[in-house]
Amino acid sequence: MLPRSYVSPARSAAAAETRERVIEAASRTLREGESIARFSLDTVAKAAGVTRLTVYNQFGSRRGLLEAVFDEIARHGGLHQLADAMAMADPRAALDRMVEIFCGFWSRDSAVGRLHDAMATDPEFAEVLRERNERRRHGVAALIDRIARRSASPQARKDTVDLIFTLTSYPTFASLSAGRSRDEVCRVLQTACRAALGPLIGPRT
Amino acid sequence: MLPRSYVSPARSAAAAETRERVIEAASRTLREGESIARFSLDTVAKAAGVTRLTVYNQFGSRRGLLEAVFDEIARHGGLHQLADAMAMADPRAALDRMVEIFCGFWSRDSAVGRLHDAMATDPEFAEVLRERNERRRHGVAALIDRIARRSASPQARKDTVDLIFTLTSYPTFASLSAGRSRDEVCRVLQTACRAALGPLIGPRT
DNA sequence: AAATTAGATATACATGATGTATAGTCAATC
DNA sequence: GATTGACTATACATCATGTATATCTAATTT
Repeated sequence: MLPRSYVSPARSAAAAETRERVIEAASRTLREGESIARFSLDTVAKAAGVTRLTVYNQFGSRRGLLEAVFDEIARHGGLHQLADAMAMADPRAALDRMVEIFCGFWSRDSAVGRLHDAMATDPEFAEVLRERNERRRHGVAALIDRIARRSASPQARKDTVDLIFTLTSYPTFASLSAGRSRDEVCRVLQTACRAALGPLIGPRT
Repeated sequence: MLPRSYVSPARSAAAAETRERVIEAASRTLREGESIARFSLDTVAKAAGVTRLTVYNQFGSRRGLLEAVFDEIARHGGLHQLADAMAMADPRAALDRMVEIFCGFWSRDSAVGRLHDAMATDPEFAEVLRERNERRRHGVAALIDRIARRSASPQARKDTVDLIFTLTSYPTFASLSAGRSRDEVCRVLQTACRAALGPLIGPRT
């Protein structure tokens, strides 16, 4: 006999709410813990007031939870401002703005650092985060194409794109954050990115 | 009664040899495994033909073994060439050479990548590796002091030091290594480091 | 030659993590 | 009132680090 099934507004709303609660507890645990090693589903479940199995029901696995946390952070991380930045008339100003936006993103929620740590132990999760980052590379490439003079070789363009991609990555931000505020790091990186453009805009004018 | 104790040439030689064998097996396991997660003392012990407890006797802990592996890699990594580089008359040529030496170091043994991954899960091991890296920062600072014009502010010097320190780090090398040979990465980084000097050598000449 | 010692082994155990399986609870929906 | 979906309770399998204890063996010392 066919099982009768139904969608329940109240139930799915409640489920969505517990899901949110678990994600919130997970990112809080990531923020407060001093290492990704301490991040266990048991801790998260207790912090969220649910059972460990509920976490599995909602996210399938530890990795699923981490991905959900990253997506949540990305949703509120201010990356939507990139569209405006890319639309700026001056591509160099757009690059400055892009650096600024990513500095804001990397610093907004310290959980992103722990999520990058998780890349080390979970290759598949690392792949997911890498794909997310590729969007940034495409954005950089688009700007570089507008900035580079026409005679710039494809190789020089690619080198510059990859270099600026690396300069705007989380590890670079974290490395420069020792003893610097977010804005100071931003300044350093903007200067570095402008300097990195050198080979593309020809001999010094 | 006093326990009589002695040092045994044959014994300690044999112990040193097993120690070497375990380190070799460990770095091989790190190289071949696709993630630090797969790196277990059980695997290493079997690969070395000893018991897991022998590893504990020799290295005390997983972390101790990882530190020993890093030290072994550092010993054969060519970093001794840094002394010659630092002694070069032209500090900019010395910087180029320094970048070259570190590109060689990061690429010589792929186990170094896995060791950096281990930083994510083991804070104390991360601290050990950070201390090792601080020597590089001091080296960079010494060169920058020779390169910077006298009017360069302390802050500008510090920014440049930290930036070049980051550019010569393993994460940066790894990021640029996708689709590039060691020498190509080296070229890109040398160019980037020279460009990063810009603010220190005054307005464009 | 006999006793002792250092290094390695054998075996067992405690702890904590991920992930799976099964049965049960309770409120929302049909 | 029967059924269904989300969550719970409990148990289990597996694998990792790390500790404890007793044993074995070959190198030294007396």
